[in-house]
Amino acid sequence: MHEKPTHVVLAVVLQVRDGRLQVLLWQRAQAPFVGAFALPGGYLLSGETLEDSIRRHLAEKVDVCELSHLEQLVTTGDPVRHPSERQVATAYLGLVPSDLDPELPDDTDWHPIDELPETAFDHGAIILAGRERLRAKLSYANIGFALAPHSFSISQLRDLYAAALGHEVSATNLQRVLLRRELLKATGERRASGPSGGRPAALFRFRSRTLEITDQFAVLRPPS
Amino acid sequence: MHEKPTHVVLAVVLQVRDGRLQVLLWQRAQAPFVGAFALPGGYLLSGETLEDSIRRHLAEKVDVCELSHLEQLVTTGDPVRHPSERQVATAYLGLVPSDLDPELPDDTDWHPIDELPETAFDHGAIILAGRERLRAKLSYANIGFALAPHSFSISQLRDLYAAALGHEVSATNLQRVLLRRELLKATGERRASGPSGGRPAALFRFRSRTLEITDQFAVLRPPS
DNA sequence: CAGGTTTTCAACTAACAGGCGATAACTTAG
DNA sequence: CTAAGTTATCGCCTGTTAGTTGAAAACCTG
Repeated sequence: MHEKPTHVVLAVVLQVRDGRLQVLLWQRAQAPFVGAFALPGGYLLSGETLEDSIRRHLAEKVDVCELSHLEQLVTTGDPVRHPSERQVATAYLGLVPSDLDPELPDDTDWHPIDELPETAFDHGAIILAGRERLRAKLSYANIGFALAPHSFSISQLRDLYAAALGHEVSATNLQRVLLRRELLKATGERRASGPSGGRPAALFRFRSRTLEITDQFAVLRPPS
Repeated sequence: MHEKPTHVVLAVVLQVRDGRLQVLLWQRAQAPFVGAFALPGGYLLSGETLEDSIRRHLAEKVDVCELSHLEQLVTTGDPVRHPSERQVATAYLGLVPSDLDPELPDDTDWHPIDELPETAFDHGAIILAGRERLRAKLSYANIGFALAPHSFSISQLRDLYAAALGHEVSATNLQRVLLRRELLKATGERRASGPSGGRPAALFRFRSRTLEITDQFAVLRPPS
């Protein structure tokens, strides 16, 4: 006969802060994994869908309205992932625009994703899966909108991409390619120039702020 | 207090048969959904991972060695997806090369994905999600290897892509693009020409038969 | 061997990526 | 007010890639 595992939902919430990609973690105070850092989440309740559940749990940590994107990431059910009970976990990937600074509870904070502290359960692997998903989608979808403020200059956007991808990005090419693909739209406004001077940057926004696949293998497109 | 849902694993097994993309379904003989068609799968047992579990269940339907690819697709936990019990389901996407013809149990058979019979639970939506995942990955990954025989002619491959994508594909471009990306390799052999004559086709194979992301947004590649 | 069928390739056009340098538009210091 | 510094933007050039077309190659059958 089959067993009934407990089911938990988790979220890898990512934001570019201070020029680095960071993930939201809270520090455990109870066994197992006392002192280790864990992803926000919790038990699935009766009557709620998986997405409802992760939104409810996240609401205890951050304002859910600040999430610009939320998608299912991976489900892990390895019998040894939890030391005492059989547990299946469904992880989501959440993204927060870089201009927001949510209020956080005392036990919760942002951590640069390339300097993770000790993590609980299999959360370390889940975080890395989230980063890989984000990097891949930056390449073939318009998911940049979820990292960026509503309106931004090209160099701001270049810095966001560089932080998420982990390497330098050319602003010239980024602008040309995103404009040609019609993902970006000039707002007509200009940003006030910074303290160190320089030409004021034109401001852009993403034409759509919902996920769209943009980079399709031309050979495989339907004939026009 | 949280409940403990039962957990089932499912598989959307796809194959191009007779020039059409088809999915493996079995016909239910018991309530609920008597007579409706369902995805293969079953309960998660203690001590097994999700992937172990779906492989075990699939083994009752097809020879698991014939699966060229298996990846996690989606987890659904909508409280109304099952009429009597609270159930969370993790679906996998499995692919079978088009030259295999697995032995099937009596209640199990292939169904063209664009002429689905009445399906049980939320399996219809899961099947469509599987098709979308396949179509997307044909565009940015080398997943064609999982649909194709070990060795094949370009026009065979074109027909496979056309069936999976649902529209015509140019053989000339397909060959050039896949060769330039070094996904394909000529074997040097040639196929015997068919009954209606014609030039014998050169045979190719995929250089790698494990999943690789191939179509990366050039701006976002690490600088060389 | 003529005519039909299928595959393959060469050539051409158009679009795209990437790099570089010039110019524009602001700042602050003197 | 002007010069020097800073940042953003644009135009041009080069090499690469996608897509189309048409011709040639390599087989079959009658």
